[in-house]
Amino acid sequence: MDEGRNEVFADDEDGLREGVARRPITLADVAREARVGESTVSRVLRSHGSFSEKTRARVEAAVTRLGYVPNRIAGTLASTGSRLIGIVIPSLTNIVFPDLLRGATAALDQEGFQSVIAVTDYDQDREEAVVGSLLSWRPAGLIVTGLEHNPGTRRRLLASGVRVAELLDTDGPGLDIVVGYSNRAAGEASARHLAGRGYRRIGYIGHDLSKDKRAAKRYAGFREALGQAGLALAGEERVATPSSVESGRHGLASLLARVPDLDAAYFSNDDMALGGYFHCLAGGLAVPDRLALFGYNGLDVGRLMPQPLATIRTPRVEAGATAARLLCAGGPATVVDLGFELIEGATA
Amino acid sequence: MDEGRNEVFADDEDGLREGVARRPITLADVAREARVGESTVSRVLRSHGSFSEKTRARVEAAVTRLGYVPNRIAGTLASTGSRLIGIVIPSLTNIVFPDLLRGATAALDQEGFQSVIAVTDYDQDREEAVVGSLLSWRPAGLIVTGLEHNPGTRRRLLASGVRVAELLDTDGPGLDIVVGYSNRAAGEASARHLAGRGYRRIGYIGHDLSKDKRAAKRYAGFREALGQAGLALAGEERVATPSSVESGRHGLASLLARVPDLDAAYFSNDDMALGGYFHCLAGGLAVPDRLALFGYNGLDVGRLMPQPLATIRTPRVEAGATAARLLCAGGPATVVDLGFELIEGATA
DNA sequence: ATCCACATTGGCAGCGCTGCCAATTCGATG
DNA sequence: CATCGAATTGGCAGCGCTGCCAATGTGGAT
Repeated sequence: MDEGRNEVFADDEDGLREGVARRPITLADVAREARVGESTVSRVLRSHGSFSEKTRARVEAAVTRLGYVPNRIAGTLASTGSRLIGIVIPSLTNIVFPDLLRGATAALDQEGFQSVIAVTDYDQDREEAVVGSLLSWRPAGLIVTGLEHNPGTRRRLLASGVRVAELLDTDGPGLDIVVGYSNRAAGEASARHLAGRGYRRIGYIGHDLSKDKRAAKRYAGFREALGQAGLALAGEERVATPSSVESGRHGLASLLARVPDLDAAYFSNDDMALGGYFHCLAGGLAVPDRLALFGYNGLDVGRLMPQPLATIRTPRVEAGATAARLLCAGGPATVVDLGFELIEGATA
Repeated sequence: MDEGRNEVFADDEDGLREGVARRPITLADVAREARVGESTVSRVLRSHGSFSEKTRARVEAAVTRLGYVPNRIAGTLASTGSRLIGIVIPSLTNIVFPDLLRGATAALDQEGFQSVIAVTDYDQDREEAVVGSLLSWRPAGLIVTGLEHNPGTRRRLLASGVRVAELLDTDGPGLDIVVGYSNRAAGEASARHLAGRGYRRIGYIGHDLSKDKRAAKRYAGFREALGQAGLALAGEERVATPSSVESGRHGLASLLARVPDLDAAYFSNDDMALGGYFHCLAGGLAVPDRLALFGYNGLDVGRLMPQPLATIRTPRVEAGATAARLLCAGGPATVVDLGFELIEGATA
């Protein structure tokens, strides 16, 4: 099948045999075809600088005739900045990060930027490696997740001189642009809500907090606010697996086995909480009378459960979009707190 | 805060005033620092060609001392191929495509490739535009979703001479590499399963099939196999919104309002089916006795419902990984059918 | 007719790296 | 100690484009 493949090539001027030595079409070919200078073609294609209407038409016709595709690699090298933005996320398993990507790519697309993505699996050493790798593409900016990075990553980011946006967390100092909300405050709000509703035997079901720093901040905020309400965690379960519906379901099951008289469960996110809800449904535990459930993220699925999930809605798509726009705009370093919204739901 | 930013620069040789005119560090700086030629540095950094151990150490020391980050833009322009793979997906809302991305980025990462992504929103004209945009980065390969593309997209893909992998569908002719499974056969298998279980009043709840060609193929296969079993759809509901838990829940509700005696519902995917399940739970409809549910995709969440969802598990992550590996390997055009697996579950 | 300001255009030197090729060095051998 | 092939190294011409600058054209005012 390889001979079925096909390239648009220019005839080679050094042309040996017809149809043999050929090469990809370049801007110079277009210039020749349109009978104008190379810089004129460049100006027309980028709508930059001045040129007559007649020239534009000639160039565009030549481009179409030859099927020319500009080479942005060359363009980037020749000019100062690239139109690439690197995006570093910890995971693609949790819908939260695709949401962030969605916001970012939509905004970048509008500005004519392309996104290069890299996944760290919540590993700071991998983060350092992928940041290095992304920087070698000389991106116009970098979007990373969270404020915690190892020293190597920080050094590389600062040394690169590239604009950086840190997303989904405002609890701590940022390097440049920060767009997010306070995870700590979200944890506190959740605890106050549960305490305010009269729950007293509250448990926590979470995943590995040593890697997911934002979940750890919510947990810390949650505990602190519980304390301020005169309460303490009645029990907690940390699953070793990544957060998921499955780990939420199993996590709640084993926590209840150890601490049967729990009256509320706070999950590290909605996926976990959904798993907990399924456990309750399967085991005939009345929600919220026997056990209240509280999640985090405000996923659509929570809204559509027979009893809408009590949770906190986070502006993930907006954060991605805002960060992308700020990076493109090139303003000063800032912190944008987008806040979050507590959704009362019916499970707590 | 802009003055807080920091770049690693070399002293400018044309140096006017100390600390003023500076420029980013290049390979030439490293060569000078290590007292070797530029090509030697290049060879060491790429572990390509031969050089002595002593030289390697000198170069690496110089790299560290200067904090040099190679410029892949320049490297790509100078060499033949880039280490970029473009990935075109229709959506980031449905977890299916992040799954695909996950498989692809993991495999690409291993091979030292970077992914550039673009989202089409299921719009063929946008697909054409983003393909053009991705091609301008001269990627080593392109991963696109599905086999259906408008003529402009096909022309661009073929003309570019870039390797292309089309994913998640094998029902039709491909351009180059095809990795997926038969959506049509998946629809047929679902219908045969439901018919075999004795369901007779089967309804369909789906989203916009004019844009989602793969869902349309499943639908067609489903109807055909129903016909072969002597059955016909007892009713169907097409929601205008994208597939989601919400549209599944509402879609089932309105279908049941019109066709109350349905005994089974086939959904265009698991998200929709989960919504349908929530509708049944909320309305007290016994599953599967009063109404059976069948989904598509085999998401984790379906496995963890109180009654595991009957569905078809599709190898999305594997498809992404396989396509990535084939693109990097550079073999001949092929079709890889990864198949799918029917999960009986407990809802049908 | 002359001159000037401004719009339009082309030429060409890089951007930072790689690939080719020639030069040099190193060892081992006779 | 001379000789030769292999290992190691450096020089430099591009890769395709953009940015700068000079050259040319244009129209109106003088």
